[in-house]
Amino acid sequence: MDKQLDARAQHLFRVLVENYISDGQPIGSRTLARVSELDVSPATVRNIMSDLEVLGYLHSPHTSAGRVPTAQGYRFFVDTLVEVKPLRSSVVSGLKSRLVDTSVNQKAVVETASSLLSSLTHMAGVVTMPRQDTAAFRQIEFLNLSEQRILAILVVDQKEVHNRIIHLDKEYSSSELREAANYLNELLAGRSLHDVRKLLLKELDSVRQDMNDLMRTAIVLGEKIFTQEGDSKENNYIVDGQTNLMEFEELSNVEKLRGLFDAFSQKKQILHLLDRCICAEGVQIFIGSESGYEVFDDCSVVSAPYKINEDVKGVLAVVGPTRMAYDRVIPIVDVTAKLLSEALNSE
Amino acid sequence: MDKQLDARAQHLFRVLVENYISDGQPIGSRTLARVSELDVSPATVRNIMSDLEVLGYLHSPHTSAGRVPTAQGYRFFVDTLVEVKPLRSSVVSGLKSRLVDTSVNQKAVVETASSLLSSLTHMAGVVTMPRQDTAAFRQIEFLNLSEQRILAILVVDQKEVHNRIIHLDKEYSSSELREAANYLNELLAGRSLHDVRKLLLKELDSVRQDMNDLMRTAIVLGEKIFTQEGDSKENNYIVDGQTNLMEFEELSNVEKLRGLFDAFSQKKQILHLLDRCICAEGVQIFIGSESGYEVFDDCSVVSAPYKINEDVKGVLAVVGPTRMAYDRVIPIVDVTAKLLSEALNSE
DNA sequence: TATTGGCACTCTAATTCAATGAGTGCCAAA
DNA sequence: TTTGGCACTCATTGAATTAGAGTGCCAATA
Repeated sequence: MDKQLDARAQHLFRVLVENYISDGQPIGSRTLARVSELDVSPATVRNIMSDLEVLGYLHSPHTSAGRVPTAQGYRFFVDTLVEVKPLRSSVVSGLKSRLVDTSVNQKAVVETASSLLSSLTHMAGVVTMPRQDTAAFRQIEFLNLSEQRILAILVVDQKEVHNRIIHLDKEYSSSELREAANYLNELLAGRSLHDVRKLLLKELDSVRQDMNDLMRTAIVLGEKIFTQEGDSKENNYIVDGQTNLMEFEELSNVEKLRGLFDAFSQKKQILHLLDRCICAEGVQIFIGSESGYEVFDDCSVVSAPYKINEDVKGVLAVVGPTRMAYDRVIPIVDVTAKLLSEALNSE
Repeated sequence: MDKQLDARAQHLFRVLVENYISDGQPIGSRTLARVSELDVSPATVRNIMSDLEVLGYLHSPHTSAGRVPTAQGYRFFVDTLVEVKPLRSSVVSGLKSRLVDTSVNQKAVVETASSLLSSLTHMAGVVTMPRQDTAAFRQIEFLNLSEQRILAILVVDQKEVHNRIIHLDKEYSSSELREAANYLNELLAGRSLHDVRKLLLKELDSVRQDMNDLMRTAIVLGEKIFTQEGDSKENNYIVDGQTNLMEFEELSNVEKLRGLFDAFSQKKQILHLLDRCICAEGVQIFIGSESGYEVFDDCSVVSAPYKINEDVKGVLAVVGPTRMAYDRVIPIVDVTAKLLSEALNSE
């Protein structure tokens, strides 16, 4: 029985979902007949609702309650029925200016984006830190610490600074370190971190014989740094507005909340999920158990990737209950992703 | 009627508090008579409990419930009755090694400390980042970014790295910047950041005439950096185990939790509170409303300052319900503070 | 054939009521 | 000062009832 939904059924379903999203109460045939403005009797509506239930789009909490959308129903709704409400241009320009204002460094912009997402949607906002592996090497400096420890300071892109401490078997003089830095700076100028890593490994392997001590030292140092690199900033994200999730009754039992909050602070599951969004073109939505993670069974995740110079560098997302105002959230996520891309580009 | 409590009353009170802390149920006269092992009748116990209630140490939720300690009662308990349970030495050495293992940088150690506090106590752990103002200046480097922006990299103490972007009215060449850095490095070597700030301001004010361009540039740069300095690391702390707080029934209504979690993420109130602990000698405890912040009305905060080189540099604390096992928490906080001091010293 | 009104039925949520029992306060006796 | 006795209070529990919302099905209707 794969009867397609006729226009009337679709209309009724959409009205039902919209009403349920705004009220949170199961909708009965009587109410739906009234608010749909379709001039049909409750009995007719009941028949249609019954069909929709068979299709798996609706579900009754119990016999004498109304009906609510299932995850599958929401899926159908967002795929074919939802009418996205574009953001007012004043809101867009407000967002834009707030993002640009904070663009002193990547972390600050990302934090702002996360905070904007959460305050606009009253749900939790998540933004991953930009991937670094295609970022351009800019400069490296070494600084002698005590004994055989060296502080390496690495500048990437325009102004992102990383630092690492490396332990060595042998002491180096300040001038040796300076020369090694110079050598590396010349060798690696402008290359992407990804290339840098490859290049260093190759050099380390092959051309040992025709190198002088200095060069060899430099390569060894470089290798130590760039294999350590990439833990702290990558594989990381900024959450804001977690506590907003406590306001939703559907999540307000302590167990579920606990699970969610733990997921946010352990980061692993969330990162896996967001990684899957990174290859999507625009806005992507996981509804309920679609995410594949039990903690999100009653949640939806609306995500979009953001870019720097046309390359996808990260993902932002809003996490909230499956019963969320998709028509508002989708454009918010969409626009924020674009504005974040702009803000990061202009750095 | 300021009759002092006799030994028996104290004993009964202590047993009551201990039992209430472990069970969470109000204690009645019958139960207390039994568990106190005092060979007195429930009626006698009732008389004594009545006295304790008049003194403000106990309180009945309602007529036919038992009694529970008031905030004032807990205060008396921790001040004069509690018998602290020292940590087993195996636990101490475990803590120690975990702290030392992560001492790659201050932030990592502080995060570990916070995580240890929360996992040992099953409550929330908070550790402030170390104050920087008495830390020693070590080295500064400048790096030209686009146009009139300069990246300043500041190394403090052994290996803490800060960086700031400064905007200038005029462009400088790389060699000018290098010389300016050299000049500042010499001028400021080994001084505390606090002194550095004072020194730069004085220089900027007074000795303008006998300076060459280079020196003036250097001072201006330095001044810009060090007045910006001190926002991100100071006035900051690391929380761990927030979600543990959801397990306690006394906090498990969503409103209270929300208030607490918001307080943690806004940081302001918590920082004020912890600032007040920084001057205490050892462990300090705020019970219920003693903290002065409404969100903590049902919480207690057990805190202790930690030191680097004999100077107090920050505070760590455990936040949990007023009904907490003070006899276990106090030594945990105490010992962790000492071990954190050690770990930070050995860096 | 699709729609409709009618009707019996189901299930939840709210309300009431009584019983239970833990605990108190007070008094008079030891 | 301590104790046993006793009347009293009050939250908690469970059972029973009611009200109301909504469904499913059937027969009549257009």
